[in-house]
Amino acid sequence: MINLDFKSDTPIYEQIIEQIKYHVMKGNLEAGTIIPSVRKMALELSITPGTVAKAYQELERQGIIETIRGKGTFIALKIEKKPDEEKVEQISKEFQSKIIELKMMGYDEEHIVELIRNLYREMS
Amino acid sequence: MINLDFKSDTPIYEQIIEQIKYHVMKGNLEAGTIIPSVRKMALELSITPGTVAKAYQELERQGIIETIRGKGTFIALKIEKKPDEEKVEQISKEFQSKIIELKMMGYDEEHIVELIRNLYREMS
Amino acid sequence: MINLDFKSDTPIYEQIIEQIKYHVMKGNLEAGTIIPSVRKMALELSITPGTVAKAYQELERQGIIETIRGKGTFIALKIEKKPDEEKVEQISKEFQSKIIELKMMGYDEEHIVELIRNLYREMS
Amino acid sequence: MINLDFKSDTPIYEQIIEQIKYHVMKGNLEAGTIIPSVRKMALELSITPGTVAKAYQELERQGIIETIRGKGTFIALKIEKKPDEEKVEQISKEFQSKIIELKMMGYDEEHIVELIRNLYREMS
DNA sequence: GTGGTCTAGACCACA
DNA sequence: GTGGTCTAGACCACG
Repeated sequence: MINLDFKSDTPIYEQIIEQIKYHVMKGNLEAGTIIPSVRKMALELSITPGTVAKAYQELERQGIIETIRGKGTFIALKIEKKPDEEKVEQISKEFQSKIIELKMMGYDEEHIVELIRNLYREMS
Repeated sequence: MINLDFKSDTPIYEQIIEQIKYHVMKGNLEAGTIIPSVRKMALELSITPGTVAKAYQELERQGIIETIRGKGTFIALKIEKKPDEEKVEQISKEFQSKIIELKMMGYDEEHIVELIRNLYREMS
Repeated sequence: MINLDFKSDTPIYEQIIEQIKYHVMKGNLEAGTIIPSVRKMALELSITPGTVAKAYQELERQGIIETIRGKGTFIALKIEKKPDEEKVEQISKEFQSKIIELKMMGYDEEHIVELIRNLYREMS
Repeated sequence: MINLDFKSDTPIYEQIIEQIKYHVMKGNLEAGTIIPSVRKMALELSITPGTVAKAYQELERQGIIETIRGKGTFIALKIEKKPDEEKVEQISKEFQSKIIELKMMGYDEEHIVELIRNLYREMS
């Protein structure tokens, strides 16, 4: 369910966060679903528990999951969709540098938009 | 001409690379133009020359600039636009995770496309 | 395993690159093998870690090694053999000037070919 | 008669040395021929006289040219062909690292020998 | 003056 | 523990 790329330069714990978010968004993980414990997940992924814990902590902070003591960790019942301007600002900056790269490789506006649309639809 | 964000988590030398690429692309820096020496740039930005050198070396490796021994560093005469599938693949992955973030904040396809278009046009 | 010539005019970090490539090619270093950490290697060679890091980074850029965050550095699983005309062109130029030197010392075609053959076989 | 590549990583003065040697070897420059003064050569090549002087000095040290005060600089009458083991040793090392590069790109012994033969014959 | 290399040491994020 | 980044300062070859 989760695929890690150890060679990638995005940290393992971020990859976990992204992929859980992805599954939540696609509906693979519905509200209330229990997710594996830190230890189980660590075993499955052959990584150290600390890394999983870090991912879960961040997911909880973002309100994506909820931990109930003695019961386990669950997908949050109501996940708020709040704009968060700061984050959009930051994402924009990151988009910008990627767009520069694409432009330097000859991509024009429509090529890029098409790429984005395809990516968006892949995950719907 | 170059603005550094020391609080950012993208390294200084990468910020330099991005911004020089940006200026080259916008036409602010034409082919053959000399760019400030490693030391001058370091002074201007209040950073150490080594950091500027690292940025310049990477830019040279990418064919954006050319250095002439004892003379200085110049914008390359012909900058190749080559597709480079691997890089597009990698950028796509990074786009994907950003799109997930935006979707979770309630952005739909058209919102995101609009954001991209604005970013693209800003740098034309 | 690695021998540095501090008197040589080829930089330390290039010597490291060359010798690791050499060992990979001879099969002394198989795919997946871990290589000494930046710090250990630096200690062994009595040089500063930064120099080793520079060598490792360049090797990674060339796809010879792969680094896994917090784990260490490994010989890449699949090392592509791609022709790269530009590089061959550059090597040819360098060969050319060396051949001139040898010719001026009286070496004829067969002498040089023999020298090359011996060098090639030494590293098989 | 002399073509400089300012972007190359081999120094200008070495390029001059190599090319003069090349012309001597091919017979374009016969023994006793006068070659341009330091200043003239510097003007022709649009470089600073110091660089030409350095090249001439080294060529004189190697016995390729001779300077006669008040007359000019000439191709030496008798150019000794002496083996010079040290130099061969050094060239071998440089060959070796180039051969490693070629091998890593898939070149086998015969490919390399063929490349060498072609280069040799080009300059005969 | 230029860039290239190296040192010695620091801080950081990641696993 | 790992590698990545940055600093401050040195020396060098080149032009």
